[in-house]
Amino acid sequence: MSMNEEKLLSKGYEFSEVEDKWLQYWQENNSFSGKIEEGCPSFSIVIPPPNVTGVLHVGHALNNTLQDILTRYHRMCGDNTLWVPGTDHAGIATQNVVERQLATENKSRDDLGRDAFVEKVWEWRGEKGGTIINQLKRLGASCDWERERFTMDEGLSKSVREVFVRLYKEGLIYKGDYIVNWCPRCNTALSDDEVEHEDTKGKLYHIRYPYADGSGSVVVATTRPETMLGDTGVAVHPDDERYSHLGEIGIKLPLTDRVIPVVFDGHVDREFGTGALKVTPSHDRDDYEIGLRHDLERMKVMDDKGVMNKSAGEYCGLDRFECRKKVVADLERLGFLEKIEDYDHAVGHCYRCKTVSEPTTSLQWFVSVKPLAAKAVEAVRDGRINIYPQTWYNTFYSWMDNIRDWCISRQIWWGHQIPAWTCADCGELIVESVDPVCCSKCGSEKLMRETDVLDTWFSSALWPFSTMGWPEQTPELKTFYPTSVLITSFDILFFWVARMMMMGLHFMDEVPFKDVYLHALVRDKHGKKMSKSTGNVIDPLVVMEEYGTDAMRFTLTAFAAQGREIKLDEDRIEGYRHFINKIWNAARFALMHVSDCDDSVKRVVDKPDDLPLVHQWILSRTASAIENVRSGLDEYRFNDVASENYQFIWHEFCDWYLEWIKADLFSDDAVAKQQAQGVLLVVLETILKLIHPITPFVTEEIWSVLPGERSSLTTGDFPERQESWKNPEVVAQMELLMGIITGIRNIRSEAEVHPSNKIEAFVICEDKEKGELIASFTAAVSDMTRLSDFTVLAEAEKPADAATYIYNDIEIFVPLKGLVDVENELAKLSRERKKVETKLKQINGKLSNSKFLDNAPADVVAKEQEKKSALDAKMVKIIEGEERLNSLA
RNA sequence: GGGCGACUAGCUCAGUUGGGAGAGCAUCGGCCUUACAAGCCGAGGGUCACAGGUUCAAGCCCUGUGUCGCCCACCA
Repeated sequence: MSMNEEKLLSKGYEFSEVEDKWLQYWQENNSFSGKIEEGCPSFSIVIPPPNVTGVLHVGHALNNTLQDILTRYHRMCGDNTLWVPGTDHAGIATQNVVERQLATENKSRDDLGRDAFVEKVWEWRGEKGGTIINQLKRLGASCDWERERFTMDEGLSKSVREVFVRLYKEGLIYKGDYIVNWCPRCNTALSDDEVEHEDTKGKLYHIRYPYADGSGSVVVATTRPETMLGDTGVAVHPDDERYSHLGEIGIKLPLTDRVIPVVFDGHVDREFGTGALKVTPSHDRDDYEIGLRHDLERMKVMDDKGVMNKSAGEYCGLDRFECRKKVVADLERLGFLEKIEDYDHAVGHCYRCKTVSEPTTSLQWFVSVKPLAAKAVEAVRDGRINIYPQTWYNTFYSWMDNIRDWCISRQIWWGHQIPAWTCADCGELIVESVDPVCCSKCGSEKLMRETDVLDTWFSSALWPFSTMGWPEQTPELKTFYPTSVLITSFDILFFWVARMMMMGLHFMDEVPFKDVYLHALVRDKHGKKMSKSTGNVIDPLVVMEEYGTDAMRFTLTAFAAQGREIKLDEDRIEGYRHFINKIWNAARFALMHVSDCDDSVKRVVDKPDDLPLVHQWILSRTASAIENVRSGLDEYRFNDVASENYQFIWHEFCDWYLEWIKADLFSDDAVAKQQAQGVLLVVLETILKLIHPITPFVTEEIWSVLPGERSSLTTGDFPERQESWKNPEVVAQMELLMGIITGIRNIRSEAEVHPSNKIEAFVICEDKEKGELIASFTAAVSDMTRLSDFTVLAEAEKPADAATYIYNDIEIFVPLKGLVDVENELAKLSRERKKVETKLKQINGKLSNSKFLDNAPADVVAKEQEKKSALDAKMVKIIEGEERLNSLA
């Protein structure tokens, strides 16, 4: 016994050792290195870079399993295959992590100063930033690890700067004072996408604003009363007669000594409240627009930290929420507060820290996205980019149609610092790819660099080409751009996917990827979001420890239907672990019989027609499996691929084929034995290759102990379609034999015949051809059903005291000499009769309907007729059987 | 307010152009049959949310209703 055999003979699959072994092997052999060879098709994926602060969660596990499946598949097919790994510097998120760390030492980033702080973040990245990369490796992700990139590394920084400068020079980046979303905690601007709106139970405050001349008042409503301190107008609808006289008068703003104008704006909804709207251009997006239209003053009353500033007068220094309370109390005291209502509305929160964000005016940098978006929309419309599943097209278009300029500057320290300088002497703004030494306009050397950094998504938008060396024209770009497919979760369709399209099309003049596959979000088995506080988190690392990585990967694949959410049930993982073990045991069994074989035994499959039926059958089924797996992978139907493998391996290969060929494998007939060995080896090899992309560890291990010299499966040939193996006739014949076997087993089970008890059975089959087929498999049938005697008859007297089973037009009898449970047998037949009757009724209905006969395609009609005659024949047997049983009783 | 999705077996879900309702788990019965009890064999279980419509034929297409969920949005 060789060492290998000894290992495979371990009764159950011990994944832990095996996984470590292959992880090491792949690493040492650089198995995933992206090759570039002339004449090979290319397949490439860039990983959605996880945050460098991240730890692997089940969503990552799904996302990367799917990418890995495709990557391994194409690598096995011999394509030039590259999967680029890497991480995202995740500006705000990472800065927060390091700030929290500093806080434990009672320090703030201001204590360190910018340079030292950024240094600290790099340090952190050096120590902890590799966590998620190692976890991805552990998952078996077949990335080219030598090409790992980071959105802040030197090459990518160069790309970022190049893009920024070019866009600026093209007029697509501009700086301006506009309203943006502001996080008072992170102390930075946010893009529209970085604000999450949550429905919140709040209050609607109705405040009475007196007319400046004292002749009356108008009531306005707001959910944020503190902003009234920054009101610079009241807006009413131009056609609203209630207020048409107010244009001349103006409003005396309570709690202040200011008089503010009334403006007429069509935006105002006359039906809402009193039809009058307070206008705070500096703290509300709508009001900002109204302010622009009517040239209203802008008045910021809050600072960057959400604290009221000097413009808020006596409220200066109060936190925004404290101020709200005080303003309300004062209004009430002074009689300006009309009423307070409960009010549900959406409140914006920072997506990083969940703090309530504030719309506020601020001097920021923007990308003018409309021209870029137009190119992306065009590429999707004309099919240069396909989105799977299709349901996302509408959402994509509607978002792109309503897209607004993208605020890209962030007031934090960790990120790509904006390459812009202002001349202290002449005020010139300089944007260059090389750091300027003096002002291009006045020559002054007093240049001040912009302190803001870029939105993290700015650099990730360049990921598909920046990782490949752009702006240099590299071989990687030539071979692997555009990438083949982007696999990601739908929640970053707009953050990231759409922006990659824009940047890719603009700078490469070519789509960044041909396909986008958007997978579901993983939730717990009840459909709830996984969260630490709910305690329903399924940790992939724990799952891998408990069930094995292959089992987890297979489970995620099986769940990856093209829906919106995946409800992950841990029981399923358990079930698929059993499946992995099943493969292991099947291989263990096979190896007992083929370990001594050399490659020549496999030649038997070149002429399938010369082989016994069961081998032809498994080859035909294997051919179908190859087809289904290939087309499933090509069309991103991952769950179908998993299911095809599962059904084929377990229920066809193991349950039927292996059982059936045992006799041959133990046989003295050298030819029969060799045929079985040859086909078994070929089919097992095919199975291992087919499922390797999903379950790489167990397949590598088994593959390595199969006879002959074998290199890793990672570069093995993925099974080609095998037309010559296909044989529908053989499949039909096997189905008949299986039907007979199942029938006999059914009788045994119903009659509670102990397995060790060998009994007799015979079938009556009027069809000569079928009868001969069955008869020629007497030995196999007897073997698989433990019969002492089995005969096939064209006709015979049908015994009443026998258990029966009717398989289409064939009757199976097991004589039981007085032991027949008549009641039970009758009940069985009655159940069967009902089923047949129902079906017959439907079919007869169709066949007697002239419209059906006229309109339905001929093959459908023929099929119905076939079904009818089969059912008719069966019905006859059922009635006969009932009569015989009744005669007994 | 707009858009999208879900509703199929007890549970979690498949079901690709309309043409015989499926899987896993769970349940029931029988088995340690020399790869596997993490297993084998057998069985039961569904008004495909509801109501209409198109069609010879609908889980699938159309219209409407209900329940749940998600996304987007400038009614303060």
